[in-house]
Amino acid sequence: MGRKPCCDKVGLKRGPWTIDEDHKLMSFILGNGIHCWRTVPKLAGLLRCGKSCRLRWINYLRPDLKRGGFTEAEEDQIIELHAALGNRWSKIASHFDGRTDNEIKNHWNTRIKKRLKEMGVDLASHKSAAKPKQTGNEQPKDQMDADSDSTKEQPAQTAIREETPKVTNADTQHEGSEDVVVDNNKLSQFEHPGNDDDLLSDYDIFNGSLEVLEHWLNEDSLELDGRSSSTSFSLNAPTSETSTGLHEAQHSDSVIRDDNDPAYLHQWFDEMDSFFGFSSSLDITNHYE
DNA sequence: AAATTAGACAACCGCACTCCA
DNA sequence: TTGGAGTGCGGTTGTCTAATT
Repeated sequence: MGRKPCCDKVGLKRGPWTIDEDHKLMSFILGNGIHCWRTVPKLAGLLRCGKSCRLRWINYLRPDLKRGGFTEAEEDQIIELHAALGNRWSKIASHFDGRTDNEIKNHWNTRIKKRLKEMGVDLASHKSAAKPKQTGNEQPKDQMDADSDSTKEQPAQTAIREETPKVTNADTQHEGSEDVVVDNNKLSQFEHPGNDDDLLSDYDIFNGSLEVLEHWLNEDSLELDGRSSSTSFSLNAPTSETSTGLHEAQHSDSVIRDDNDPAYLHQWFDEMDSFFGFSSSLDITNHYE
């Protein structure tokens, strides 16, 4: 007998989220926290399944998300992590601030993969193909054009590690069709990052952001200059060890971060601002057309 | 200007895993 | 120990937009 479906799909809405749905979900989570995703849509008044709500929150609404294109450094890090971890996107994402596994996976599939292929890098081994292609400077124009939207023009060598013998990790190999080869040396390095200083506290960031978010949820009109993070809002933290994205964030080793870090809050607020089009014109973006 | 194509990204699906009664 | 519930995760599909013809 099969598993019971996660939700009764009859009468549930699918497809792109509307701004109204986003508001409902955000308001609910801010007011109640997350205890059980299955109950969230019902309590929040959404005609979505819990899974869909979870995905929307994790991939799009979470205040600590970093929106925008990947930087050169991030791309390099993705390539390196992928060489070590394979298609374990959530593991890879855990090494980035404000990036989701979905985002990284999409970026890999649409940009990086293509770029590596163009550069003659074998995706299975992350090694350069037999005959070395042109260096970055000798890159044909059409290829350069193809890369022009990503800010980098870098030889594949940055991403390629030739030195260590690759060990095929059976655990990973079955994943996907790329027959990913895992370097176990790197695997341990990345699964147990040594330098905790590189990790930010997502939870701290989140708390800081929530204060601001609560502020604008409570105000009909936004007043950017008057925002302060002194309100005493706190998210009801999940009480069990069930790992929501939020809860997981608490586990990450972290540097002490100032909850009132104005730079971060400004940045996030601006992003939310432009995302929803609140501050200026209530001009809803094409996300919601 | 309209039609077609390609790229990017959001969202869904279904299996795997963990927790708990 | 077992089975159900809830959630995580990776692969895939759908949709939208920009570029091209």
